[in-house]
Amino acid sequence: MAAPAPRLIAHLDMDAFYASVELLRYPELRGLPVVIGGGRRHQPVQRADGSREFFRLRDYTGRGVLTTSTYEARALGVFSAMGTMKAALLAPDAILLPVDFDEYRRYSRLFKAAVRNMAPLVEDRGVDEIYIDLTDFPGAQDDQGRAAGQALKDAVFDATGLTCSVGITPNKLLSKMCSEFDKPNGLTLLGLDEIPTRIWPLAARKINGIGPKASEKLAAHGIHTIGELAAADPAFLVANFGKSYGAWLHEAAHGRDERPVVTYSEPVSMSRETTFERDLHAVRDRSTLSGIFTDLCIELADDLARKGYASKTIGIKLRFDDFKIVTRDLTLPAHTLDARSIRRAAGECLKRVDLTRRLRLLGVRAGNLAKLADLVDPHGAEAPLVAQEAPAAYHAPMPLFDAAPPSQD
DNA sequence: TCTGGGGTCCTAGGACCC
DNA sequence: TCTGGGGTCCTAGGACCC
Repeated sequence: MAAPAPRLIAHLDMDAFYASVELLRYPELRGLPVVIGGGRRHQPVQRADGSREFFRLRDYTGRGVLTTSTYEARALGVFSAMGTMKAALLAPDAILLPVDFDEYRRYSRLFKAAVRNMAPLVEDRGVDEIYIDLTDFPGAQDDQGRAAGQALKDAVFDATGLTCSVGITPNKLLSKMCSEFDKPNGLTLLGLDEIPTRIWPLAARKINGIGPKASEKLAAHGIHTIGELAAADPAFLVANFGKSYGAWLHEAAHGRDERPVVTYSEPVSMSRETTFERDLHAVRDRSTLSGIFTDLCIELADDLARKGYASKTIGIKLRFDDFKIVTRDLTLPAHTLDARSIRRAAGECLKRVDLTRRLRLLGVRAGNLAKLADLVDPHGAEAPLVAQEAPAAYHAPMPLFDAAPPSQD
C-alpha cells in the first residue's frame, strides 16, 4: 500500500494589490513612488492637454493611514498602516491616490475566478490572498507543485495584468511564510526538511498568528527567532502563553499545521464604523453624532439585506480620544435587519457607556447572524423576525444620540 | 505625525438550567 | 449547613489578520 500523497498547499498573495490596480489605470505612474490612502477627495485632475495632475502626499491633511504603497514608495520608508501625515514627512513627493474598493473587489473577483477555473479548492483570505489545495492537481506531486504554481501565476496575470507571489509547501502556515520569500512576482517551494535552514532563522513575528504583543513577550524571554521558539520547552510556553496558544506556538515553530483549505464559510458578523475628522463630544456634538449613528445603522441594515442575513445581537464600538475602545452589545428576542430596530438596540447599548470623553470613532455591529432563508420555519409560517419598515422611514429624523430613538409605531 | 475599516477567534465571568 | 458538576447563552475585552 502506497502512503497517501503529502499535501501540497499554495498561498497566493497579490503584489502591492491596491497600488498595482491603480497602476493599470494610470500607467504613467509606473516606476514612481505611489501610495493609496484614506483621503476623501484626492482624485487626479484631468488637464486640458489630456494629461493628469496627481495629488502629492505633502498636500494631504487629516487622519488616515496608507492601505498600500508601491515598492518604489516602500524604498522611501512608507508602508501600509502608516499614518498618512507621517508618510508625508518621509516621502512628500510620492503620489497619493484615493482608495477605490469597488475596483479592487472587481480585480479580486477576476483573479480568484481565474484560479478557481484551474484549481477549484480555494480558500478566500480577503481581497488579495487565497490558499489553494494542489494535492490532487494533475502532475503536482511530480515536481512539488512548481509547474502548477507557475500556471496559477500565469492564469492570474492573463486575467488581470497583475503579478502575484506564490508559496507552495505541505501546509498553510509554511506556504504563507514562503509566499513572502521572493516578492514581488515570486514562486517559492519548500519541503519539511528545509525548515531548520529556511524557517528557523526568521523572526518569530513572521509566523501568521504571532502579532506585536506575543512577539514582544517572547522577546522578553529571549526568544527572537522561530528556531529559538522551536527550541523552547513546550511546558514553558504553556505556562507563559496559556494551554492553547502555548501549545500552538510550539507546533507552529516546528512547521506543523494540519488545518484544511476551507472553501466555504458563513459570515459571523457584519459591521460599519467611522473615524471622525475631529473628535466629537456626546453633548456638544449631539446632533452630528446622532446623524452619523443613524447613518451607520442604515448602512448596516442595507448590508444585511443585500447579503441576505438578519442579526440577533446588535453591538456598538466606541473609540475615545485616548484611543481606548469600549464595546457594548445587546441580544434581541428575535433576528432583525431593520434599520430602526438596529438603531434602537444600538441606542440601548450606548446608554451603558460613560460618554464623558470625546469620541474618535463610532461603530455598529450585527452579530449572531442567520440567513434570511433559514428564518422561515418548515410549516411555512414566518419565524419571529422583526418586521421591516419602508426604506423611506429609515431617513426619518432621529434627533437623540444618547437616548432612545422615536418609537417605531 | 497620533494611529482606517472590516473581520475572526479566544478568554472569562455570571446567569441560568439540569 | 454546606457544597456538586456540566452545558449553554450572554456580555466585554483583547489579540490578530487583511
